Amino acid sequence: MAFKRTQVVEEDECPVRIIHPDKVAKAQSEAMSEQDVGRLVQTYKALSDPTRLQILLALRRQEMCVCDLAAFLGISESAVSHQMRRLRDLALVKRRREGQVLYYVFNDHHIGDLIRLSLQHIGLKKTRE
Amino acid sequence: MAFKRTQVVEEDECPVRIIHPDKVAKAQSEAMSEQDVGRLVQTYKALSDPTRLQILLALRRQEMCVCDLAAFLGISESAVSHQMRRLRDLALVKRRREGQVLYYVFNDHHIGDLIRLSLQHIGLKKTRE
DNA sequence: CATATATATGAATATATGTTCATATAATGA
DNA sequence: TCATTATATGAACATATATTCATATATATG
Repeated sequence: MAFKRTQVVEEDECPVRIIHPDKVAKAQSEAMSEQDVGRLVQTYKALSDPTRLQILLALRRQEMCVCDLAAFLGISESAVSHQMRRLRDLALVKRRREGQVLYYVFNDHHIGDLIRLSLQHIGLKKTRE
Repeated sequence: MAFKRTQVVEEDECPVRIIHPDKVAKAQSEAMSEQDVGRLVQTYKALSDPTRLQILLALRRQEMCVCDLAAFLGISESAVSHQMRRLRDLALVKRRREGQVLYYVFNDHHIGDLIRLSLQHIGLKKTRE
């Protein structure tokens, strides 16, 4: 039986062909841990919702409380609060209490950098500034 | 009737309080267009799925075809193909045909920068390299 | 202490999205 | 041209997730 270029990895599993075993091996050897991939994914997920992204964009400029953000976005304070909890869990924002009001502020400077770079990507921002 | 610090924006809409009208106004005046927010969100969404992220991480190193990626990730080629279409629509990857095989390559250098910065963010990469 | 205000949270619901399955298209080789 | 291989795509299904509603907590004020 002559060599076939196409190979099957496991006998009775779903038939995954490997045209370039070397490339697959290289990709696997250089792959990040599942945990690290997960951490990265969480970071991007935080930014991949219009509500959260607008919140973060606004907090880049000034600290705001929940009801300010709700008014700005035109959604309920509950919805904002749910999102702030998530952003807080991801350590992207922190809050400061002043009486009854909780002011949220941008926490991680990396996220600011990330957003700035992304704005460049879609052509909304100069490389300086 | 004395001034109340809390205001209601619209009469019979959901009662959105504005504690700091100045902050809300500032946020609104500096806000990005809905369209631009959408573009940014799409970019982050592309990166916020483990499958797509791992594909992009792998393509940073070498070009790979659909079945290589399927073998690498352990999912069906169909699933990969669906994701490649999405990445292609977002102009994050491009492909090169060689006979029957389509090799996908990293397209946009901004995305590479973005990923690199994100790796720094979660502490997986030095500032150099 | 009672009331009002600002925020938080659990449950429910509606929508978005990733994968699989079946099938279609595109290129190669006999 | 027929069969094979690589990739693409539409529909269906399962899961994730964002919002709302109702309610709870926390701080301030009278």
